[in-house]
Amino acid sequence: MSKPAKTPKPTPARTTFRHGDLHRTLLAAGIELARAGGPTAVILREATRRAGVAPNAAYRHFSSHAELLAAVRAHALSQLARAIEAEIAAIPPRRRGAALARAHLRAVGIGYLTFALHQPGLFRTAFTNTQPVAGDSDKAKTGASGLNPFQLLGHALDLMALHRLLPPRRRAGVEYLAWSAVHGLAFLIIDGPLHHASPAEIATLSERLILMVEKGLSS
Amino acid sequence: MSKPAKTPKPTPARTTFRHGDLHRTLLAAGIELARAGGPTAVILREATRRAGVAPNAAYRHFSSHAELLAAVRAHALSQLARAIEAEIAAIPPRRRGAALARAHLRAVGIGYLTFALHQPGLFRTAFTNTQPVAGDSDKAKTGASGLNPFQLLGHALDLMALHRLLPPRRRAGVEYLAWSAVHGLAFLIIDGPLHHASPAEIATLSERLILMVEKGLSS
DNA sequence: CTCAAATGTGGACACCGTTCACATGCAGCA
DNA sequence: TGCTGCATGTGAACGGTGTCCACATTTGAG
Repeated sequence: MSKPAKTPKPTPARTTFRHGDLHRTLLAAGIELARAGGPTAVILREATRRAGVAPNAAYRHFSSHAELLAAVRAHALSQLARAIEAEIAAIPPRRRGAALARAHLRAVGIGYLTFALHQPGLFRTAFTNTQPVAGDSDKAKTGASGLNPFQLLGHALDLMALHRLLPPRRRAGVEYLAWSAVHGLAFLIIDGPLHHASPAEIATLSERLILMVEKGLSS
Repeated sequence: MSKPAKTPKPTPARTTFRHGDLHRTLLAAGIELARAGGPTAVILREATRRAGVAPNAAYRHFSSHAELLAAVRAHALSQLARAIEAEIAAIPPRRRGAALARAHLRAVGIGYLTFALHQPGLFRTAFTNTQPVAGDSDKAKTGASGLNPFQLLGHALDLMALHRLLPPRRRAGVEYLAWSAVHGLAFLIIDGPLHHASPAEIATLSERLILMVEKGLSS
């Protein structure tokens, strides 16, 4: 009702020839597609359709379908980072020292798994096979803190090493071990045998997994 | 040179109207495509092309592209099971008791990771999002032992519990924790930041990961 | 030998990503 | 103010994909 219903098409259709902000609109449509159906559901033509524009118009803003998907993926990674940050922010403020370090690591894992559970489409899109994330400083992939999910994990592990909860000698490469465990469980929950597990079962397994990592790293 | 070159087409082209064993031929072509390019490379039309047959012929043997892909996936899982079995078979025969149990668990993990590293296309195809594998007794997905990869892991964990290397009280659900860790690392190696890591680095991380799981589970 | 079922073919459809030539509106400069 | 160049959107088309339909051929059972 906000715009004059000049044409009764699905998208009200702009009255101007120019769209105004097609780049953002296409990205938003792509994100919505990814949210609903994962990376393979990000269809360029469907995005243009939702934007009320001809298919080719997309090529003025993204050089290819892959580039649109990459932009959607960056957004998904950013959302994941924010989910982790939210969990970190929820740590009881009285925690200090080693207890804080452990709570931090747990928050990263729980935030990661929670996001995977509640936004499976975006999560799968975030890890659709493309370029590495680790040393990537692309701002579009970070949360409010300016860190991407991998860097948030690294920070949590730094805290662990600082409080001798993991041997500083073996600090190197540990993010890969911790990430493996958490990412693997996320996969099992989304696409694997845990797909039909209850939220309670998933929560229990998540906690057990994080304890396994904690204990397994403290050698 | 083996067949009379009646038509100089890429595939020598059969002389009979009937193909003989198109089902197997299409499956083999699909497997080859998956090996080379992962699940998205399994193109139905390309498989028929390689079989020297019209696209529609495939529909006499597979009801859809998804069904062909599922058959390829089953084969990939079977190959994975065999890779694990090979690693188990290579355990020094003098190992007994707890040492055998630990070697068994390690063999499952190493077999899994080795397969992922050497057959990334098939590995990704094996875990392209579809139905669960855990309680699946489909023979096409098993190795020579008749067990699928998940069941092989379960067996290794049974041995661990038997020798008190993991508390029998907490045996339930432990396959998910162990699998998470190993599968997650496989992902990082294939599609993630470890994609360009050297074989030596990967081997080191693999061993460290398995030690983490072993220690983390022994609580 | 007949005939129905199994198997492969040809043609078509809708959908996808992508490209080319063209139309249009805006912005900056005269 | 008016003109002009450029960015932006359009239309038609191409090759590729999965899939369906009607048809042709071969095979095997009675």
